[in-house]
Amino acid sequence: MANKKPSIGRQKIKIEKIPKKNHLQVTFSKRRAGLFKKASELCTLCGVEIAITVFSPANKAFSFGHPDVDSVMERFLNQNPPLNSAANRFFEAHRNANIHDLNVQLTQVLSQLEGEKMHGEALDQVRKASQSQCWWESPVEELGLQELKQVRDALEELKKEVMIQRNKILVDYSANSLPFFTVNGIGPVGNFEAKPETSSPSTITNVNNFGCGHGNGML
Amino acid sequence: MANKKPSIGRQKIKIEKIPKKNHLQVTFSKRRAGLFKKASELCTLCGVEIAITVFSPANKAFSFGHPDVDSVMERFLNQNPPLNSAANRFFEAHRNANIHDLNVQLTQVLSQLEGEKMHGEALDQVRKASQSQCWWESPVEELGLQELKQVRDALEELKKEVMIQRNKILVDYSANSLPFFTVNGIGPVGNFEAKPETSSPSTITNVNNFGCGHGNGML
DNA sequence: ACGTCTATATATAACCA
DNA sequence: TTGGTTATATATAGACG
Repeated sequence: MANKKPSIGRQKIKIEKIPKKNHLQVTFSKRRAGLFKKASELCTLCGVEIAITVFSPANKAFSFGHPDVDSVMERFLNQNPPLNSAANRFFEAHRNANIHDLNVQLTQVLSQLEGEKMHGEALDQVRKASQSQCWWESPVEELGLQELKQVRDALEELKKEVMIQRNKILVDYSANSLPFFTVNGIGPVGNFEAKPETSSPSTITNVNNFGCGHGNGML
Repeated sequence: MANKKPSIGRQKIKIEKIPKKNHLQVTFSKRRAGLFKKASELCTLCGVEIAITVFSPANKAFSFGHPDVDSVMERFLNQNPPLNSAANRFFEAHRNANIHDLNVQLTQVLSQLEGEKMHGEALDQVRKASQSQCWWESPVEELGLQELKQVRDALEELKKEVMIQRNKILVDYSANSLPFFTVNGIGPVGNFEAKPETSSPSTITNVNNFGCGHGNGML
């Protein structure tokens, strides 16, 4: 009569890649949630900082972080330089440079040149170059002031970020000796995020476009 | 006789900061191990990439990553611009710029200006500025070509890194469709690391030096 | 600090709505 | 894809060496 088997319950599984795709997806979601919960508990119980990043089977990025992913990652990366990160090398190369002043100088140089050397033809070339999506593909002779101004603007941005970064580091150090955070005790601690990865062909296109379609760098 | 109670077994605990320090340390170690194990299983079961970073109560960094922490973090940071990361903003701002060509152009501009506008006084100022450790602190009028050349060199470096990065991403994509890893079935998948945090005064000194000793940026 | 033990709290595999 | 149920596999709190 009561031989109904409403559930066989949890079964032991071997830790190896799950073959069935939909099954895998379910397992991923549940275990990801479990992992983040564990991380959250670890944060609360021990008052530590943590960051987790996972790329789903569909290449979607999920992350958990306390206080937030970025700050923990930055902290980690700063003390653990990957040695082949553009950011770090650039950062290093510029630790002795005051970007803003360089920008000022560059602007001066440019305006001087603009007044002294800009005939009519150069201007046309600049305009033409600007219209092209891959204007930097044009011969060097056609490059102009616009591009240099882009560099200047970017440097200006970088300068600001450098200052923010510096201040952050200082704050970090002074905070290290203080109690970390006030946990409210109810609900999980930390931030969850999920960002779609543009895994459509467009990303590959973007990636390719980044280098302007050239197969290999000049390294 | 056998009324011995060898263990009270696992007790329910409230998820809130553990007050007793030594107890907290034990819990941290155990739960960290558990977390990394879960992460490892998730990797194997679902064939996904993952990175975890934890700063212990003693500010020691522990991490787990598959295939490795850095590659996963870079992948995450590239698609998830922190919005306040110097590297990413700069990266973004320049996705349309060919650094090398800009450098060439900058060099041309500089040499032109050098020939046309460089009187004797300017050169002296440049030399004086170069000798100063904090040359960028001097008035703008004293800044010169040296500094701009530093920028150019740094940009050249960045360019190289950009190419490396680009190639890496491409490799990543082509690898995505292949079986991720060959699990030997014995032992967890992934890399564990623990790095000491340089909390000595020398680091603080470095940090302070970064901004050339000035208390606050001009942001 | 780490390994072991035991009893119990949790996580979760399979199924279903 | 998400959420609930059930039976079981695991994780782990507390105590000890």
